[in-house]
Amino acid sequence: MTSHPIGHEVLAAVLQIRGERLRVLVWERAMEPDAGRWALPGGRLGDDEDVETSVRRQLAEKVDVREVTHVEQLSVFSDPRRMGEGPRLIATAFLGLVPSDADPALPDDTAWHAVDDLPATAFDHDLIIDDARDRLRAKLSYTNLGFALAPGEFTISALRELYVAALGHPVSATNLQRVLTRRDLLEPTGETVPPGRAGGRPAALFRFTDRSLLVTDAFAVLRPPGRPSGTGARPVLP
Amino acid sequence: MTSHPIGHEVLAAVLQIRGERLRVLVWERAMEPDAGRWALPGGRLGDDEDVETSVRRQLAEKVDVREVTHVEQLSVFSDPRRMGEGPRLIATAFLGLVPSDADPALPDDTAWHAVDDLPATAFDHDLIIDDARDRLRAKLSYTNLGFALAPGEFTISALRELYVAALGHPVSATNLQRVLTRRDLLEPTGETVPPGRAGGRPAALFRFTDRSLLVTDAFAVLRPPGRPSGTGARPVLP
DNA sequence: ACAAAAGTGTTAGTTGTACACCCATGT
DNA sequence: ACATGGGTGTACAACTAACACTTTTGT
Repeated sequence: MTSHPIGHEVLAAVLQIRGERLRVLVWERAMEPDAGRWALPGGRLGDDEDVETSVRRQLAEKVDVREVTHVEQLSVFSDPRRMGEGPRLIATAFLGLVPSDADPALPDDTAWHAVDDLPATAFDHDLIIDDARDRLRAKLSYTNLGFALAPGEFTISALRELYVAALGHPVSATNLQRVLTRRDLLEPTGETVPPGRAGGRPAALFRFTDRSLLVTDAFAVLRPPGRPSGTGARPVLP
Repeated sequence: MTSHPIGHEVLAAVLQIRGERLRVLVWERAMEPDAGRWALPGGRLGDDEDVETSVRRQLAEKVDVREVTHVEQLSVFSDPRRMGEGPRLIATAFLGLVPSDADPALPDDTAWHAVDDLPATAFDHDLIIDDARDRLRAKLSYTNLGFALAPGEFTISALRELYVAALGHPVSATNLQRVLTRRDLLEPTGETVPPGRAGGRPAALFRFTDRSLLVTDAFAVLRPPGRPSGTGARPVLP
């Protein structure tokens, strides 16, 4: 039935907030096909790796992997013509996240581009980036995924800016703090940072209590009986 | 870098509630490897299909595809040794759902097995089934995915039994109805069904207002401002 | 003193849970 | 009549949104 060989690659949409915008790490292709267009980091799957291992290895070529705080699978892109006339290649796409204070050295052909103002992308990489952005937005709301975008310690207003940039709509600092502390996702460090030249009260520093992904609002409805709703953050689904 | 050929297959964990239990469609392998163990339907990806097309084609060999009300991608299983010593095969796994009133004719080697009492499964298919069950449970809570498990019309107590079987914990018929109607997921048909021999009030029939997947509770927190919370079911993520 | 930024208090509206109660039917 | 399953009403608790108000700093 199947006869032609099918290759398999992994691709990562690595997102970071820089300059108050949500950006994705892309590199400019020098060679055909799609020379001059911007592509996601990734490459062919090795013989002895699974896709998770492979994507982490390939990312190491673009950024210091220790800066990537979260990686998760998106979906498979398998349109037989997704690479145009070239040989068939199936891609497993990933979302990667980097905290806003990381500033990894990048190769010359590589840059952070705003996801809502993308240059021409290679192949179907724009679809993958859309998937990544949608996944991030959804999970910011019902998980503690903010930890992957934020520095180790941060003020509430800095955190608010991250959420605004990622979600694309206004977020109230007041309510953000209340929601996140009530869910025990945030804790104060006890430290404060002095205000800028315009004055203002010094801001308290916070950190995320847990830096592994937790679902904080699953079973929003149809919760098992007898359990108060704030109870029990659960390990995570896709 | 890569030299050995890598095959690609699709696999589907098709779930249905039968006899008040959540079951999965599996077939018993007759040939090695893993003869006598139970496997998910699926097979090699064809030259001119994407994975979604392929899984629907392959399912057609086991069940009447018109009975499958929902199909979505789970994740990729790519451990180099997932097929034991055989040639390497990467699997894209899917969740499929069939309404409880469907009773498709099945080949002799194929059966519905309860997901919480599985026989020995081939390869890593038990992991895929766990993924499928977890995904279903999560989405039942924050989407209208119940439509894919339920008949076209149903009583609240029948629907309650479906949720109990799928979620594995008690669900109150009262609150289930209230939650689903408040979110405008359910509407009465106006019809009723007569009670059984034990008597009781005739039950009203309901249907889901929309039979495409909608997220009803995303942005549970951090919702865009100015919008009442029940408003605006949104098209769906992963 | 005043402006600016951070943080807290208060109120109102919405949602989900629990449970009591009423309804329609068979025996 | 009474048992049985179906459906509604009500009270309560938790949560979020909105906004006014207080706190702490710089100029």
